[in-house]
Amino acid sequence: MLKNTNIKDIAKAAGVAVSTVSRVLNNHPDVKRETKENILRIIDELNYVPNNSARNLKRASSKNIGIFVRGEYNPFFAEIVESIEKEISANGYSAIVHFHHNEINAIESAAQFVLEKKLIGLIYLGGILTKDKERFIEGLNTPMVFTSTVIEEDVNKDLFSSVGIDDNKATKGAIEYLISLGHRKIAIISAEKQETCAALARYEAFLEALDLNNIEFNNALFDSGDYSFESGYDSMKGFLHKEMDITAVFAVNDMMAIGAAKAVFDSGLKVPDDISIVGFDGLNYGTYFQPSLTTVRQPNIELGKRSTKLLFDNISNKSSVEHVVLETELLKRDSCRSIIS
Amino acid sequence: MLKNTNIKDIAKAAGVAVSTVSRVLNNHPDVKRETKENILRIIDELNYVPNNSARNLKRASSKNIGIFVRGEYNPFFAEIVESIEKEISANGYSAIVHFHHNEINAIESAAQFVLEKKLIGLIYLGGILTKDKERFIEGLNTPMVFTSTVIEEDVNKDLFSSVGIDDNKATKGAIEYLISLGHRKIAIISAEKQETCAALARYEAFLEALDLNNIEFNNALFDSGDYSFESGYDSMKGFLHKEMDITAVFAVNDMMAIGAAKAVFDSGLKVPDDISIVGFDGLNYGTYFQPSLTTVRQPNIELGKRSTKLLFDNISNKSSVEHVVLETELLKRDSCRSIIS
DNA sequence: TTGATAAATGGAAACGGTACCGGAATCGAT
DNA sequence: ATCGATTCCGGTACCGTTTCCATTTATCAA
Repeated sequence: MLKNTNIKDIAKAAGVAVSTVSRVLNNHPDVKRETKENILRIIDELNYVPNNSARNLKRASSKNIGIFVRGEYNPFFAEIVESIEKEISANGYSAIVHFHHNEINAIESAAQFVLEKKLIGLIYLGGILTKDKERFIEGLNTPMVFTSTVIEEDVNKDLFSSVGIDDNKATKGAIEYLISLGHRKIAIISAEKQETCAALARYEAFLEALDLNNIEFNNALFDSGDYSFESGYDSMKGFLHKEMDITAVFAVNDMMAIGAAKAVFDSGLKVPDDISIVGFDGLNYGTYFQPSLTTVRQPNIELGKRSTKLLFDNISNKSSVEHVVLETELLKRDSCRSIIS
Repeated sequence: MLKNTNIKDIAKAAGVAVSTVSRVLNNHPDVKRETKENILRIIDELNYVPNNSARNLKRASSKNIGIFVRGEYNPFFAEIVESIEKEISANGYSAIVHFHHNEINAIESAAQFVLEKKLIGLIYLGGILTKDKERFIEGLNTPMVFTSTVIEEDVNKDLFSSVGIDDNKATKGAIEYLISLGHRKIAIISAEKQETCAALARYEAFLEALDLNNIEFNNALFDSGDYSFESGYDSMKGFLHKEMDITAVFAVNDMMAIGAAKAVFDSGLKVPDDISIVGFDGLNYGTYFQPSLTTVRQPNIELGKRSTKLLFDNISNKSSVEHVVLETELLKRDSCRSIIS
C-alpha cells in the first residue's frame, strides 16, 4: 500500500519547486529546457501519474465527456458509441457512458449526469427533446450535442447542437421506391410509444408518401414493436394472420425488418417473391441477410464523428451551436421486387 | 457563469459547520434528525451537488470503474458492456469505457488507464493475458476482472479474478455434433493472430475433436478472418473456390459464420443442404438468420453480471479473487444437416 | 558597472471536500 | 449538585494540484 508519488516528490527529487513541476506538466513555456528535461526524466523514473482529482478540483472542471444513450440495446447505437469514445480518448478526455432505458425523466437524468460527473460536455443519443424539458439543459451551461434525437419544433435551438438525418425525406424515398415497384398494400411496423423517438417521423412520412400517391391507408396495416427482432417477427405474423394481401412491409428499423422476414419464411412464403421488405438503419448484417435487406442507410460512424467534433468545437468555443443533417442513402438490395406485370 | 454552491454555502445557510454538512452528506450517524432534515432541505433548495473531484481527492480514491474492451467492434461485447454499465451505475459508480484496438500493449494500456483515471476497479474484456504482462497488473493493487480473456497457464491467478467459458469443451461439443451428423470434411474459419484471443483454444479443440474421431485434418481446410462478416465471406469463397468437397464449416464466431453462409448462397449452393455451418457466440441475430444458425451460445449477459458482481465483491473485500467458468450451450438449429444416408 | 528588462523559479493561497480531535450540551444515576 | 457517558457539533489540517505574485537570475544596452 505504498503512497503514490506526487508532484511534491518530483519537486524534491528534482530540486525545484512544485510550481516548476506543474509548469512542466502543463507545458507552460516559462521553464528552461534543461530543467524541463530533467523533470521529465524524473517523472518517468518515479513513474509519476498526475492526480486527476486534484487537477479537476483546482481547475474547477474535469476532462470527462458523457455519452448518454437513450433506449434499449441496439447495435446501431453501439457502433456510434464506440466511434465517439475513440475520438474522445484520442483527445485526452475520458468517456463516461450511461444507458438510460426509458423516456421518462431521460433529459432530467442526463442533466443530473452532467452535474454529478462534472462533465464538460455531453453527447445524447436517441430519444426526444421536448419544449418542457428545455429548462433542464438551460441551466447547465454545458455544451451538449443531441445525436439522432427527435427535437421538437418549438424547442430553443440555441441551447445545444445536434446531428441527425432527415427522417421524413429518407422514409419518403424508401416508400416511394416501393410504390415505384408497384406496391400499394404496404404495411408498416413502427415502434410503441413512437412519439418518443424517430419512429413517429417515419410513420408520418410513410403516410405522406402514400397520400402523395393517392393510396389509401388502412389502419389494419399498422403495427408497432419495440425495435427487436422478436417484435418484428410478431408484428409480421399478425399481418399474415389477418390475410390482407400485403405485398410489402416497411419497418422503422433493420432488426424488426429482419424479424419480419423470418416470419414470412416461417409462414412458408418468400421474400421478396411474396412480400417485399424495407428496413431502416443500414446495419451491416442486413448485407449478409438472405436475401440482402433493402434499407435506408444512416451514416452511423459519420454521425458519431460529427457529433464529437461538434462537441469539441463547442467546448473550445471554436464554434457556436450548430445543427447538422447528414445524408442517408436508400440501399436497394434483394428484399424488394417489382410486382408490375 | 454563477459559482456553484459548495458545502460552505450550505453550512452558512443552515447555520452549522461544514463538518456537519459533510456528515449529513455521508450519512454519518452523529447528527440530530432535525438538523439533518434542515440541511437536506437547504441542499435541495440551493440544488447543491457535491464536488466529486474534491471528494475523490480527499478520499484518495474515485468511484470510477473502468471497462476496457480489447478488440474491434463486436455486438457480443457491446451487449456485455451495456449490462456491466447498468450494474455499475445502479451501485452509484461511474463507468468509464475504453476501446483498445490492437493486442500490442493492451495490458499496459489498461494499467495506464487504471492509473490515469484513478479507477478503483477494472473489467477487461477479451484479449489474452500472458505471463510477461503480469507485472503490469501486479503493481496496481486494483481489483480487476478479466472477462472472456484467454489467460495463459503460468500466469499467477492470485492477482485478479476472471469470468469466462470453457472454450475447449464448448468447441468440442460443436465439432462432435457435426461429426455425429456424418461430417468428415470440416473446414474451420479461425482468426488471424489467433494466439491473441479465444480463437486459438477453439482451433485446438477443433483439432482435438477430429483427432479423437480419427479424422485427419488437411491444412487446406483452415483459414482465418478478422471476426467480421466480410472475412467469413471471403474465407468461405476461398474454400469453395478450391473445390475440396467440404460438407461443413465451423467458424469461431457468429459473424464469420453468417458471412460464410452468404458466400455459400452466392455460389449457388445451399445451407444446410450442401454445406452445414456452425458458429460461436449465440448472437440473437443468428436466430433470425435464414436458415437459423447452429451455434455455441455464450451466456453474455450472465458474463457481464457475474463480472460486475465479482468486481464489487473484490473491491469491498467481501471475497477474494475467484475464477468463474460459465456454461455454454450448443444451439442446434437449421444450419446443419445430417449427411448420413 | 549599472540599471532595466526579460526569463526562470519559488512561495503560498486557494479549490471543495473529509475526518480527526476535542468541546459543549444533554441526561440519567448517584 | 456532581459526575461520567453519550450525543451532537465545530474547528481545522490536509488531499495534490494550479496559478498568481514575488523574487531571483540571466541578458544586455548604455
